[in-house]
Amino acid sequence: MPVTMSDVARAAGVSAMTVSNVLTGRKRVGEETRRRVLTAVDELGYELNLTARHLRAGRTDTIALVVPGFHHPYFGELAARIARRLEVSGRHLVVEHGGASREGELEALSLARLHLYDGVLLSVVGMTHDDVAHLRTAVPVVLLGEQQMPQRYDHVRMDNVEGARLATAHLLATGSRRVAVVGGSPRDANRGMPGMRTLGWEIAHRDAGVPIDPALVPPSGTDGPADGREAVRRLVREKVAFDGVLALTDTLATGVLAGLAEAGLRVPDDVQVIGFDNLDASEFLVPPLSTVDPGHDVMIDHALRLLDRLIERRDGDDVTPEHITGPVSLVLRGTTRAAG
Amino acid sequence: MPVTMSDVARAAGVSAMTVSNVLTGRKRVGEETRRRVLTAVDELGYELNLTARHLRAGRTDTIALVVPGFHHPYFGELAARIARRLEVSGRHLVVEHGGASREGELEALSLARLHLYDGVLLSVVGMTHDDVAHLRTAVPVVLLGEQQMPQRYDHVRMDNVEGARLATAHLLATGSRRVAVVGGSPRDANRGMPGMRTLGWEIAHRDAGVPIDPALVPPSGTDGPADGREAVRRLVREKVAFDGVLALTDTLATGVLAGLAEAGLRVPDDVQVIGFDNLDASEFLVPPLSTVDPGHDVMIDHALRLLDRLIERRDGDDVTPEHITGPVSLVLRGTTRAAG
DNA sequence: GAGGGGGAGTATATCGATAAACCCCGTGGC
DNA sequence: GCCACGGGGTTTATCGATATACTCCCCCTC
Repeated sequence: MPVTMSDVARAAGVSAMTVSNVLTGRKRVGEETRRRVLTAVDELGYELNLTARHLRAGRTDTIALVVPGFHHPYFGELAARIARRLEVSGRHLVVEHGGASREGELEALSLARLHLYDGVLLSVVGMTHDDVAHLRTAVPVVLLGEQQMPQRYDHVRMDNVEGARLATAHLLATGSRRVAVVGGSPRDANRGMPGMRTLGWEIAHRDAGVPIDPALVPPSGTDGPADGREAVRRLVREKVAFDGVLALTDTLATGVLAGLAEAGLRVPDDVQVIGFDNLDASEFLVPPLSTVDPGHDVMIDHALRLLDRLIERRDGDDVTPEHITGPVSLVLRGTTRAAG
Repeated sequence: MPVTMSDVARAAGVSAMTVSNVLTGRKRVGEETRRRVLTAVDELGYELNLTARHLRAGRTDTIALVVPGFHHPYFGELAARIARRLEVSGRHLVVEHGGASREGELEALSLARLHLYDGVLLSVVGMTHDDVAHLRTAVPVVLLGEQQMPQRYDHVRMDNVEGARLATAHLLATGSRRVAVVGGSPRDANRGMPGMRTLGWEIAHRDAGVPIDPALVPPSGTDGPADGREAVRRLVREKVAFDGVLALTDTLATGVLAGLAEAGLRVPDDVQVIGFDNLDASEFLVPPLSTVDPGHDVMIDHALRLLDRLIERRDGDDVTPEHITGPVSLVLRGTTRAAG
């Protein structure tokens, strides 16, 4: 039922190939013919079938970003930046979700989906080393995110340890002595994002010669603001003294600020707070959130360079995977005191 | 170079069709053969080519949500909900961006992309009636969003006028007399989201017998919190008296709260504030934001029902488009005073 | 006048999976 | 002893666009 290229060809009295040539501009076509074809396209309401083109041509000019969930503002902002970057090379970004299924593995179907794209930026947040190890695919893939992952993939991440260290060091330098880590988990020190950021927190303490109290790492989820608020409530309830908070994400920090307000604690006078990710909205919290900027643009530059390298690889070439850690920087606003 | 179904077939000593049957489970296959095929699949690392399947079968079991930009948290949250809903029917959601190009039209290529999906939920925010009118496509499309759009499409939206009316009525009922509209635009009263919500604001005033001052609708963008903050700064700078704010989105409201804090105005004592959209984060602002809940789940139910109706339509069937307005409700939190 | 070049267009094979039709052989009914 | 039946496979055509090789034909050059 849908109009195909041959239908257009027939209507214009030419061959399908000529229609294709007119539409893609790959070969010269006579002006008169060209006009006839375009008229036919218009009259029949012809729409190119990208699926067929993809099957034949092998490329889609589309890159996928696979995120753990659509609702994380962090990934929305990342996606927006990537999309802008891709546009200049005439390519398109789509966002897919569901790296890990409920069984914790990439299901077969989800894996096959990757073939729909020229390349894939795979956020490995929430996946384990094994999840990704099983992911054998011919599709160009660059990993984004913090977990420890198989060496054979290109992998771009931000400097989590350094970011958390910088942030914590600033809290300590501006007078905090008991800095809680919200979202932290001392267990998986070199695996996930929480582990790495918690590590940075520890290092800052060691550097400053300030002792660490395990009670300052309340058990907590890392999903949304509710987890941050709950962590603060718990600290207050259990009467753990604290005068600073390193929130492992800005999303958690949002909840932390809510929790502190609820408890009647003033920010930054009673408690300093610093987040991580520098979300768009963070600047507009009350008070404006101090945070760690993840240096998205640098990460994206690297990730796309590595991806293009894979996409353009000829069959012989053997590229050795790169593992890149991008720089982070401190953004100081109203939830921390000025350095003395 | 990639492994195809025929490669697997050869390795397993069967026909390609049998491999297909094993993998899809569409036809009975002998246990012994089945095992041989699966072994071959494993050994060769075969991955199904969904593009080819799509071309042949005509379906992808994939729905696209087209959003105006990836970074709006509103759409992230919407997408997450839609994705969850689709999963139960074994389908997949991808998020695409870029309805309107910089020329303000859907370009041909972008249009062709729609064919990659079984159906499309198209957010028309930021598009004009004409943009969509030119969009002639055979792909099942349901429109989401506020603008006035061609009748021939199914269209689901929330009750913007009523939401804004409810919100404003509450501000007036709790003592505010000069309610500013941030993000509002009195001009396009029945076109875009800002127009409709501004209309609701007007109606509430009329109902309450409170006069309207055009100075209370400061010129403003609606993109991000910065616009909200700027609007407040402007009101303060130009010494427009106000004791309430209807922010047309929660994102704007975030900026409004920042602007009020900056100006030393207390919320809700000096100024009451109410937003629109009920974002996840809004509950955690300081003070927690009162807002209008857009009733996502109801909208999604309708949208998917309409979309499925189009997808399953046989060639003869002629379905008349539906235009649905979902209910909204007030969520009262800390930025407004309790009703007297 | 023969040969060469190149612009314009066509015919055919192909990308990989699958629907539909068909084939083969053992079994059971009458 | 013949036929219908059906489980388990295979063969072939097809989805729509496009790379490749090829055909014409006109014009220029030596």
